[in-house]
Amino acid sequence: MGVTKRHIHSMRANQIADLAKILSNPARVAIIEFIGDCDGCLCQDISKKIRLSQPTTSQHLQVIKRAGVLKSQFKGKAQYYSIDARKWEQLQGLFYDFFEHTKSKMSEK
Amino acid sequence: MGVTKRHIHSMRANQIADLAKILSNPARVAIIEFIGDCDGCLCQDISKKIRLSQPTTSQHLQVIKRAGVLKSQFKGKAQYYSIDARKWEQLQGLFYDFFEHTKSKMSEK
DNA sequence: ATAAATTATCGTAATATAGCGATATTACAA
DNA sequence: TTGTAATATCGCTATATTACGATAATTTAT
Repeated sequence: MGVTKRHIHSMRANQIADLAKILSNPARVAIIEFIGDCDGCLCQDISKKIRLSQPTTSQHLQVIKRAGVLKSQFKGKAQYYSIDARKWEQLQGLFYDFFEHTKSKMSEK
Repeated sequence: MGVTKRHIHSMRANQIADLAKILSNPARVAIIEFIGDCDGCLCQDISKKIRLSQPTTSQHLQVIKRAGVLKSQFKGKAQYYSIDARKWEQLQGLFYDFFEHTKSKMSEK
């Protein structure tokens, strides 16, 4: 039936899956890496850098943005993307907790 | 054309994406959480716990196993799954580095 | 208002993923 | 070696994702 049954899982499991999905495509990982490099990137620069078309790059940017990890802002005609530091920290914390929690269970045995 | 262009990205980006994919489905997150709880789990117990069919659960287990995160071992007729602590640590390290690296770039600005 | 530059969206095609029932395989016990 | 319990795989369907060309929308400068 090919549709993920979100409702049978915990909020937390869904949340982690949603955020992991951001990083589950190498293009998006590359985009995040590149946006870190330049302070405020243009879509077309990112597109050139990661060697994917402008529409494809834009789509990936929307995926990351929808998750709240990207900020964008107009300066002149162009839209500059940057990473939302606060959200990035949150994301890291969520993953960290998950890893640590799982580890602590293992060591109890 | 719907096929991810792995070859245009760095090894690192592909590696992170591959590992993030493990966590990009809530069922797999739930499985990992549950395996942490019980010390050596049966597929059918996991299946019951996460409320997905045995075949579906088995498939998810294979996905996690292929990435090297799961160990399995026969005791009697049953196969007991557990998390490979060393691999788990590696995974955590990879994510941690990625998050920190991205953060350090942000703070340089 | 119009033009130019940039980004987003639409439409489409191909591939990937999630899920399950049916069946095959595996490992041990008798 | 036959039976039993557990897991894996097959075959299938439905949905999701990835990618791109074409086009629309947006923003600023003129």
